[in-house]
Amino acid sequence: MKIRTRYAPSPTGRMHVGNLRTALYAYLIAKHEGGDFLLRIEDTDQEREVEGAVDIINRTLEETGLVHDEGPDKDGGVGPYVQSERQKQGIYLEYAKKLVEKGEAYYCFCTPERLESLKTVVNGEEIMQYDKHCLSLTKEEVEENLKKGLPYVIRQNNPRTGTTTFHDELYGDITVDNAELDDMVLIKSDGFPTYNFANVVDDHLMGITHVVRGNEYLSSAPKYNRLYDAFGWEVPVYVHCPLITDENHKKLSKRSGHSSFEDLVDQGFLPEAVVNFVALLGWSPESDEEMFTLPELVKEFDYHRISKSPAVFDMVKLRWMNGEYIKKMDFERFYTLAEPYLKKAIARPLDLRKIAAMVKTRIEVFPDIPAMVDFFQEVPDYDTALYTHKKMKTDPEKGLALLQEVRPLLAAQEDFTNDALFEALKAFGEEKGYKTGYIMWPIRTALSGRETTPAGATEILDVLGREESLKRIDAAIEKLSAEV
RNA sequence: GGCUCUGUAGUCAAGCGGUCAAGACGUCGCCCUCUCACGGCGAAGGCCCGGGUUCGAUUCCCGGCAGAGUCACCA
Repeated sequence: MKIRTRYAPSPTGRMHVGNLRTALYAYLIAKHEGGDFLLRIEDTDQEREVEGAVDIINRTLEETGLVHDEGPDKDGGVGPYVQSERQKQGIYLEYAKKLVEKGEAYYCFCTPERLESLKTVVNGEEIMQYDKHCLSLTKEEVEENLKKGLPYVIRQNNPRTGTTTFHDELYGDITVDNAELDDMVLIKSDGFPTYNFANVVDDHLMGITHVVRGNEYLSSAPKYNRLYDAFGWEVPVYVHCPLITDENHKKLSKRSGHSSFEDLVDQGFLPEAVVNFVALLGWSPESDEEMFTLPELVKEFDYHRISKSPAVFDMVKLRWMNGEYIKKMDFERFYTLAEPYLKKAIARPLDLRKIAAMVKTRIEVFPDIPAMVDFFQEVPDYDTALYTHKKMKTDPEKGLALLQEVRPLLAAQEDFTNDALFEALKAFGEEKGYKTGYIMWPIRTALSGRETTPAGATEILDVLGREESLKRIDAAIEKLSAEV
């Protein structure tokens, strides 16, 4: 049988990385076997719905390469693929009524106030289990309430005794007491289905074979199982993915600042690096390999190798991986992406391509660029202590002398390019008995005012050009003369 | 608090009864080097605890403990 998986987000904002990974795994499970990956929009909560969120979902899926075979924009014959549209067609109510007829669900007219009174607080958390109050209503009473137009919901009727067992591909068989199963709402008073219900109905109607979701649904899975059984439907293969947590081992929340794909893109991460990184959070390949393109993941992915324990989202490693992608990146693409950041720091008419090349192996994320190259624009105010370097055997005094010595040489240098400059300075050093570092350190300091730079002295001379370089050296000589 | 899940270095994570317990990030050291980075080499660091089962447990079982998830007319 052809595998069919789905990604079923609710349009409430940016795409959480946990959801992104779930989508990725669902995609990989399907594609590894040549199956279908569908997109279904679960917009049953009109309150939480955010304008433009569907666009974000589409854009994210496109940027990450998780292209769906069926969805709102690609009819595969089991649509519509948007739950609010399905609701309009009366699909959910129709199925809910079937359950009522079977005694597997019932109408509930309880007021919000009554429901509120059922809540208790444990450890600061409100918990609530419905007491089946409305289950005792007679058919006539229900009819009458309905006729009166009283607001109602339809609840699942779960047994109070016995146990329910369901099977998860990763976690195995899980058995719970039915007494733990709340009579969850299937149809809300506004006529919309809850996630709990719509999910089951749609997964069945759309022929989903493998349900991939986060493991926060693990505890409600038995209730979904009972729904499938009540309908007489085949239960899909469940794959509950382990949670992704923050550094405190808590479920990753919006507050962490990097919880969504778009947050990460805003911070300068590459979509392919994020996908690669997230794939490895909770899954590992057979080999030691860590760098994977999406097609490679499709080839390698075996969902049986998904781990069961939660994984901390490690920004440090993501940064490393992003840096790896940047280093491997084709220069033209790199330059296109780097240019805006270079321009943020540099307004002079310098050769930005040369500067981009300097920075390519040194950044992990594009926003690292400005702080690394801003000295090209202007030498920052610096302490002359920078001229002291033990290994180079130099200090402000020697630096001053060196700069004075080397200044006329640079002024006379015809070929002001990196290689030529290096040769000239090296020759000068050999003549004087200076080591290369002894010469380069003061020059680089004078040029940049920085302890570390993304390039050597001669490369900086090259980019700055003779005029600006001499200006900076003169300024340094002046500064040093005043202080030494 | 009930229920459920999880428990290999700071983090990700191999392992599926016998291993000097892979690998990666990070950390530290060395090399390379006109600084830094890249690259190369190396080091430190781990099987939650207690019982079993077994000739032998990181691995299987039980019990603790710890962490997490969940207990909505949110998904």
